[in-house]
Amino acid sequence: MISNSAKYAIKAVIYLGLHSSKSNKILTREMFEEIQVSESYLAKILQELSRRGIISSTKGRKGGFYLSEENHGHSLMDIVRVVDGDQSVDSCILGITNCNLENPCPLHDLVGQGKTEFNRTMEHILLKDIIANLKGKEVHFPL
Amino acid sequence: MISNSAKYAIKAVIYLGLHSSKSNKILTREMFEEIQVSESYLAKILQELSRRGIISSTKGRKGGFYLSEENHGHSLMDIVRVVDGDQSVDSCILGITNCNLENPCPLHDLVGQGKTEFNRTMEHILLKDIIANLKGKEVHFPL
DNA sequence: CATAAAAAGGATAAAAACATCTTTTAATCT
DNA sequence: AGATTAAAAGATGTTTTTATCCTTTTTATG
Repeated sequence: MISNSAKYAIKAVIYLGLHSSKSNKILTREMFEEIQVSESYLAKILQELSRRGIISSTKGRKGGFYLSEENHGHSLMDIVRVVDGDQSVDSCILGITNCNLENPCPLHDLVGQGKTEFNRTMEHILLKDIIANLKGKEVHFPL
Repeated sequence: MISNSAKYAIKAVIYLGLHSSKSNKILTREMFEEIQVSESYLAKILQELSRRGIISSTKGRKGGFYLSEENHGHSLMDIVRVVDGDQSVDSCILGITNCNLENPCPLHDLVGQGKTEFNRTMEHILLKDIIANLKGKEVHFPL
């Protein structure tokens, strides 16, 4: 469905959404256990997310990672695209290059729709929605 | 979504469904180009599919692979489970071990449903349906 | 029965994904 | 300015997936 790395990424972004702000940055070392991934690997993933504008960060003292207001507008799909690549999302279920409406693969009509719907769901779920939804509840960590 | 191996497997099974029968077996060497995978790797995958009862085969002269009547009743999901393992299908979108209705992960309600639906689609699509659906049309190979 | 044909099985290699460690750069504080 | 802290970047190692090759077993047929 999505790679391990993308799962870590989603968990981390949710964590930041719940616990960070511009004035309250979070260190990798503070979150890796909750995400259930090693500190160094999480650092790599956060780096990439930051470089690609999904999350924000500052170096040095008082530095760390956080979600800006702007960052809250991203969807789950945005995260998956950054971590796993567009290819992984857009490719046909059978991996056929030129599979489309005019030239559909044998499964296009049968499965393609289900896949498209799943993608659409992932696109419609914004971080702010997830955060808002979780703020009330008790969150079932470790994620 | 599903692994490359599972994609090859699905393509190969569809190919067998269209071109083989108990009295007309197909050799790996006859199909690997259509599937766009090497002969040896396809052989490995067919071996496993046969061992697990998704397709049928006989050794020796006049041998080869084919779909028996019984084999036609399998679903796409059966193939994925054989090739990628049950884990890959059943695990939570975030890979959380004990994610379920009582103890849902933050995305369970939002995404889980979409995933479940996708799985259900894959379970409901039987090989015989795909084959019947394709027999009329001109198939867009190479798959 | 010998031989050829074909799947099955085992061992190995290459590539990709996953993970860690070390060095560099930038921000902050004294 | 200098020391310290933390992310960024780079280099390296490990594991899993993907792929290939070679040998063995099984079967049909002349």
